[in-house]
This record gives sequence, C-alpha cells and structure tokens, in this order.
Amino acid sequence: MNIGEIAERAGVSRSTVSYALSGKRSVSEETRRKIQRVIDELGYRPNASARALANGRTSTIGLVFPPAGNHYTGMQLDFIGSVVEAAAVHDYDVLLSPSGVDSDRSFQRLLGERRVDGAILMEIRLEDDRVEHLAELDFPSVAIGRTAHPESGWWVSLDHTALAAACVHHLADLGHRRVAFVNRPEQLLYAGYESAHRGLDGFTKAAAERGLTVRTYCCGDDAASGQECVERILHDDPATTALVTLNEAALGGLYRGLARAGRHVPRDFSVTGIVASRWAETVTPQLTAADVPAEEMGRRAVDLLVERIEQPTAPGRHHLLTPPISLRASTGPATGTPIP
Amino acid sequence: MNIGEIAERAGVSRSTVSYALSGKRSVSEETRRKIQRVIDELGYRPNASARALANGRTSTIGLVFPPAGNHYTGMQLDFIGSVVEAAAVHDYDVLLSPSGVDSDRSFQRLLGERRVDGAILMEIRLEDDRVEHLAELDFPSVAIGRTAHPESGWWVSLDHTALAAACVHHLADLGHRRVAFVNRPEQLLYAGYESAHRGLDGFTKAAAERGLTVRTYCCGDDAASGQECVERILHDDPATTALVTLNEAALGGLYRGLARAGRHVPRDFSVTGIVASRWAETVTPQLTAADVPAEEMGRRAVDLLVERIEQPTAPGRHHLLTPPISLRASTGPATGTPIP
DNA sequence: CTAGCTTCGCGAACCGGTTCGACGAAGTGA
DNA sequence: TCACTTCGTCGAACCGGTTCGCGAAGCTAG
Repeated sequence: MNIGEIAERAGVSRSTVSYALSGKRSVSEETRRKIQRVIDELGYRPNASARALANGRTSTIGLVFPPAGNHYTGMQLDFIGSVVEAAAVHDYDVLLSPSGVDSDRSFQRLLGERRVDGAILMEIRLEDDRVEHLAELDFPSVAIGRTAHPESGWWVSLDHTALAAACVHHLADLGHRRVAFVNRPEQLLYAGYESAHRGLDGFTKAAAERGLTVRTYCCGDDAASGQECVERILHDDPATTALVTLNEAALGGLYRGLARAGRHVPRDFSVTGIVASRWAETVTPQLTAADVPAEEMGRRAVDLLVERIEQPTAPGRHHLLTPPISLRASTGPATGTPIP
Repeated sequence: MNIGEIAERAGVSRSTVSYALSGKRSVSEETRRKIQRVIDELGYRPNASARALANGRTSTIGLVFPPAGNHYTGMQLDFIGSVVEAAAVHDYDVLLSPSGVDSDRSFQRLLGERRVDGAILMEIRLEDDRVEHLAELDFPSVAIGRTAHPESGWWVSLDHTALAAACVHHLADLGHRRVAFVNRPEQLLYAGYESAHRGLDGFTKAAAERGLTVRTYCCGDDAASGQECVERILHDDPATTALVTLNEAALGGLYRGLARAGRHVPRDFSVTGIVASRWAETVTPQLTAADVPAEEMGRRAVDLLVERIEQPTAPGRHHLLTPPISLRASTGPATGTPIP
C-alpha cells in the first residue's frame, strides 16, 4: 500500500495526496476529507525510507555510545533514556551506534550512508578525533563533554573541574587533611577522557589550594576493583580520612573495602564524589555527592542538536552544568585520630 | 556524491557499479578494480535510504523498551548494550523506541513507516497486545519474556517460576521457615508483567511445597521503597528470617532497611533473588542470587530475530533460560532464634 | 562458417515518496 | 468584457539506489 493507491482510491493525483499530508500547498477542504477518509480506512502511513530519500532527512539522530567492554554506568543508562524521550518530543528516532572495537565502521554507517541527520557523542576525550572529524565535515553533532578546545563547538558538559573542587572544599571544610581521589580506569585516563582529566585536575588544584595531602588512584569500573582500590589507599597511607570519586560503578566496592578495613562511614572516613542521585541513594550510608543530572543533560543535548540540524548556519552553543553538592550521609567531620 | 558519479568517473554504467558492489552478477576483474579505485578515492558509501527503498530492507531492528518513568534497571542497560553489539555482528543497526505514554504512536512509526525489519520487545506481559498484534501482522519480532501462550512464538525468557522456586528451596534447605517475597511495583503486577507474575507464582508454589510461612510484597523500583518495604515486612512478621526479591533497583534499600532494623545479613537474615551478577556483586555482603544473563539474552534475541527476518516461513523458536544460583555471601542457616 | 552458449555491460523500469512548473476555473478590479 | 490574480489540481522529474531483459563480443562445437 503506497501513496499511489491512496490517490487512486480518492480519485486524485499522488501529488495532491502528498500536499494534503504535508500541508505545503493548499488543498480544498473537500478533497482533504476524501483523502483522509481513505487513509484512515486503509491505515496508510508513508514509507520512511522513501520520504528520507526524497527530502534528504531521515528524522533520526545517532547516539554514539561507549562499548560494553567498559561496563555501563547508571548515568549512561539514564542518559540514553532521556535522549530517547527528548528525541521523541521533536519527532526524531534514536539510532544506537556502538563506538566499540570497530568504531570507524559504525561511524561510516551512520554518516557515510546518511542514516542519521545528526549525532550525539558520549565519552568525549580532550583530543577527540571524532569531534574534529564531524566539525570538518560540518555534520551536525553535539558532544556530551568538552574537548580541550571547546570554544566554538556544540556541547553539553558537566564542569568536572569545579565539581571535583567543590568536593575537596567540602571535605577540607570538615577538617579532612589526607584525601584520596578515585578516578576511572587507567586506560580511560591515558586515552584522554575528559571527565577523568578535568576531575583529576580540579581535585589536584583545589587540594593544593587547601594545603591537603593527596594521593590519586585509577580504578576499574566494577565493585571488585573498588574494594581493591580502597585496600591500596589504606595501605599507601593509613591516615587517609576521606576520598573523592567519580567512578560510579566502583562505589559499592569502595564501601565494601572501607567496611572490611573497619572504617565506619562517615564516622571514621568520609566519601563523596560525582554520581547520579539514583545511585548515590542506593548505597548505605547514602552518598553526599554532586548529582549528575543525566536526564537534564540528555534533554539539553537533543534540544541543541535539533536546533543545529534545523539551522545549519547557527554559531556553536553549549551548556556547562555545575550541580550543587547534595548533602547526604557519607561525609562528616574528620576525627583527627585516624585508626592506625 | 552518488552511484551515478562513481559510474561516470569509472566510465561504466550505474548498474555495473551496483553489481560490482553487491556481487550479484559477475563483473570483470578489470572493471571491478577501476570502480573500486574511484570509490576509494572519493570515499563513496551508498545511501542507506535509497538502498532501503529499492530492496525493501532497512538493515535496522527496533528495540522497544520501557518508558523512563519506570526507572531503568541495570539489567535493562546490559541488555541494550548486548543487543546493539549482537546486531552489529549481523550488520544491523538498532533503533530505540520508547513504548512510553504514547506507545501506539512510536509503534506506528517503527512498523507503519517501515523503519525497521523486525523488533525486539522488552517487558512482556502475560496478555500482551503488542505481541499479538505483531503476530497477526506477521511482522518479525522476538519477545524478551513469554506471554501466557508462548507455544508458537519467538522469544527468549528467563524461567522466573523455576528461579524463584530455586531461591525458596535454597532458603528452605538452610532452615528458614518464614520468608518474604519482594516483587516489582504493584502497577506492574496489575498490568500483568510476566516476570512479576511468574516469579510470584514460583515462589508461592515452592513455599507451599516446603510448608513455609510466607508473605508477599510489592515494592517500588528505588532504594527508598526497598527500605520502606523491609520495615513493612518486619512489622508484619518480626519472625521473618529471609526474603527473595526480583526487584534489582530496590536491593540497596532492602539492605539498608535490614541494617536499620539491626538485622545482620546473613547472620540474622538471609537475602536472595534474581539479579544481574554485576549488581549482586555491588552490594555488601554480595548477593547470593540467580544471575540474570542479560548479555546472553540480548545476543540470543538478536540471533533469533535475524533468523526470523531472513526466513519468514520458519516456525517459532525460543530459549527458556534457567541460570543456576550463584552462592555468594547473603544467605546463611536460619538461627532459629530471630531477634524479637 | 555458422549455430549456440557464456560473459560482461548497458539502458530502462522500479521502489515510494516530494516538489516544481503549468494549467483550467473561479474571482477581482477597471 | 477583458486582463490579471488566486486557488486547487495534475503530470513529470527527481532523490539514489537495485534489478530485469537485452544485446554485443568472444568461444566452442559441429
């Protein structure tokens, strides 16, 4: 069943049906009703491929998300969900693209074959060839995160520098003097992931400012690594009384490691970091943290992308978000007498 | 840049280029090389919409997933990831469709407009009009979960009945006599979600078989609800010594509730259920549970769907999975002297 | 030498929409 | 009454691929 059949049954031409549907030229009320009746009767819907071919737009956006090898974090999940819902509001579908092992291949699929009108990129690196590549091609895209040269681009990002610094200040205000930083895995840091770098940076600078003694660690994205990381921290400096993390997936393991070592949170040891609220509330005691507003970020990314798609000449726009620290139950005043 | 330009530069016709690419007719080695050189030079890739229009296949599968209002669980996340990766192996892309508030609308988009060659449905109900609707249309689809009439369909499912029963037997073997069941939220049970129903069923029957005293509860998909649910359980029957859950998102809250009530896991109280291993390992003590093999389920669902798409006449196939219970640290022998 | 078969390439039709130019009918103002 | 608009509709071209039928050239066999 196609537009020709509708036209035939309604006794009009194919173009008239098209105009009746799109409203791009006026069609008399009478013919419009005749056409609509036939459409309703047959349950006709225009073929998406044909439409995309004819007018050059697919009404689909690509979501380039990290490979599963990296375990997904809760934040990514919330994010995907919010992108899909926001896209639906603008009448776009979302095509998932694994930027996994063979990222070139799926990139080619999305862009080269023109499957999507624009793309949202996750897991941005400071020097990100994907971002540069897309900018060169003048292909609409919005990054979740900023590269080292964010001035002119389209992106939505957390201010990891400021958030990590806020965590440090919070701990310093509570009297903590020896603080550890638990980052994402080593490979990600080496690969230049911006959140890992900027978070580390913000932590280090703020700690220096407050005269804290710090150690920084990389930690795998799972509970076992988190536990092992705490062991390393307490081994390297048993006088450590607090940690800051942006590794959501390791959080449960960090708590377990502290419990095993006999450190009570928050009495003997404070924990804070940058984590989606839903997960911060899952652990006991609930985590005092800068809540990642994943839902808002997804929505804003889609809004920006749609804007970019619809007016290709517009200058770059972006949102830098700095959510406040939500005080929950995982931080407290330093006792001054750490367990030996 | 299109196939015509390639043809022109290579000095051949458009059809020859097409055949050289698809290999559906023989093309001399010499012309093939000439064409390939031009293609490589220009970085040509055939337009997906045009191809889809011409041969009637989009090389895309739809993943119909639950609305975000329901908080996503970790299992769903792992699942989405594995579907995307498995699809990529078969050269399919994945289009996400929120079956949210306006599920009809997005359904129409996917199927009516022929955006996808087939669909994978999540969050199946015992009486699921989507499944029936697709079966009537003879549209290729695979369900994650089975309806009340699963005989002839295409699906991949956990045997929630058997798994819940296995949890009961595990607890009964440890000597527990008073056991609670923590289900998904009430609305989902009422709506007929199959995992909630079959899980409850398996639990109830096995408990009767072993002569246990049981109470069953519905619980929201978040930590706060989990905590509150434990309070209810201990209020209703303080002699309860164990619980079984298939509510992953409430798990952290269940643990917190038990800790608040002064019940030590597993000394005073045992917890088990049906949960993805990654999340079972996040809580402390780690959860003894039937591990949801989300990755395997996603892969199998895609394999089935591709099979169904490629041979439309094949009879229904399915996989019913019953992963074993992984013994971790959250269950132990009943003490016989519950805390008053 | 010619009939018959392969191999290789071409042109045209087709998939199902959108859009442009043209044209007849009706309406308007002088 | 005539020139000029406006309105509603149609036919044809186009988007960028795929596929079918045909025919030219080259080979083999009788």
